[in-house]
Amino acid sequence: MMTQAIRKTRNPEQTRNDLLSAAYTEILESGFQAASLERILANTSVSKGALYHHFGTKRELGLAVVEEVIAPQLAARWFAPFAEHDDPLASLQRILEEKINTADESVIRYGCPLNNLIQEMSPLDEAFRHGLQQILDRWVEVMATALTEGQLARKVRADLEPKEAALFIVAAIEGCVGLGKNAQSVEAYQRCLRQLQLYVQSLAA
Amino acid sequence: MMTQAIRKTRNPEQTRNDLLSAAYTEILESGFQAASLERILANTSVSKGALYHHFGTKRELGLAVVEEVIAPQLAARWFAPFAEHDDPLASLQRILEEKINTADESVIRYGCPLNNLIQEMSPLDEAFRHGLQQILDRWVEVMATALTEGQLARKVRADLEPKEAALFIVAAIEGCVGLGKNAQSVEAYQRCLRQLQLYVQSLAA
DNA sequence: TACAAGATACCGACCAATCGGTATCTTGTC
DNA sequence: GACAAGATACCGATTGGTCGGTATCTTGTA
Repeated sequence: MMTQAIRKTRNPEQTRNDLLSAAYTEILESGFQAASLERILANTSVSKGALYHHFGTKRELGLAVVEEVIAPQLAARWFAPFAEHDDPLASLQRILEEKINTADESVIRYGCPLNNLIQEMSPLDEAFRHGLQQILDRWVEVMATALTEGQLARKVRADLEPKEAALFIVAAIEGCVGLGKNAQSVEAYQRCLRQLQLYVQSLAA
Repeated sequence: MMTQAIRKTRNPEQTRNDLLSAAYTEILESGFQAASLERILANTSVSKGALYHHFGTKRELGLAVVEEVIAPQLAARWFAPFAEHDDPLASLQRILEEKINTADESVIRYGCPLNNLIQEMSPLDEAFRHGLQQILDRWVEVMATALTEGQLARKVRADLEPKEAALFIVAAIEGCVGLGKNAQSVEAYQRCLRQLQLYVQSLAA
């Protein structure tokens, strides 16, 4: 009956990516439950019909954001750098140093997307919890493996239990981001990470 | 026109407390934004009129929960134990040991109410952020003071910077709770806190 | 001491707005 | 022509909040 707002050329892949990207932002800013599909659509000029063509429910969209946006992002920023050298503590120090120096405004304002969703969704939705846990597991595993190799190279204290220490380091990182976020203070974030650096230093052989 | 459902004796103080208590539970389970006033009322058999007599808005109710429920609860569980002895590290070890041994089901399931609200609300509402920050500030201050006194008593390493270390310890605690919550695993929570204990141990003079 | 007047506490029907989701249609592409 | 992709009108449910009224408690005054 009426002329439709037109997307002259179709590009389903791009449409899907646009939705994922806008949903990621909306979820980061508002949380998942308070994330509004209407706002996501308004920010993408994608229609509701298109959204529900690509994703069956809001929940599916959220899970896709976890697996296809958040997971790769964290992997690139935190996991990948470990693969480079045989000295995991040096790698970790370098990563932390970089986080301290380039303390992102977005990190201070909105915190870590992974941690945000953990606190909000893990008690409410098992699928979310599982998706998030997979990311955590990989993170801990990458770090533990690196620590073990560091022990073989005599660069990490032999009495250290890699898996336990890795778990703690991940916890500490998320804690630092959380405190910096509530203080809305780059400095608090940096000070907190500096203490983590001192801890990491103490793990050297 | 119709006879009202009766509260035989008036008790405004109790009504207010009932509301705070039910709101605390609802917020812990669902987060603030997703917390439903209807559900809170259903759990208290308090009327909507009564609610809006005591609290101007949902937001005010939430802020009251932060200041009047969460703050005292954390103070009792984490701050108070420090006042007892002159050896802050021993106090902290004892507190952590107790947390490990009595790992509450509620903590594993719903996490730390302070941390939950930080992640959800601090970017969205300045008043929330401020209320939560006051709790964090007090927590860090109590711990830093204890560490300083521990240094005077030669029980804590002299080169330690109390405020920095206290900030980090609080971050680590919240991180441990967060990881345990997503893993839905008492063990993960305990393992994480054990590593924190090792760190605390390393601060001894 | 009695009692009127006013303040406080509480009730529950109702409201507009927003929510996620559906149904039906058109349009682009192979 | 078949079917995927996209558009839009619409739905019931739920949301936080309002409002006119009522019940009870406190207080000033004679």
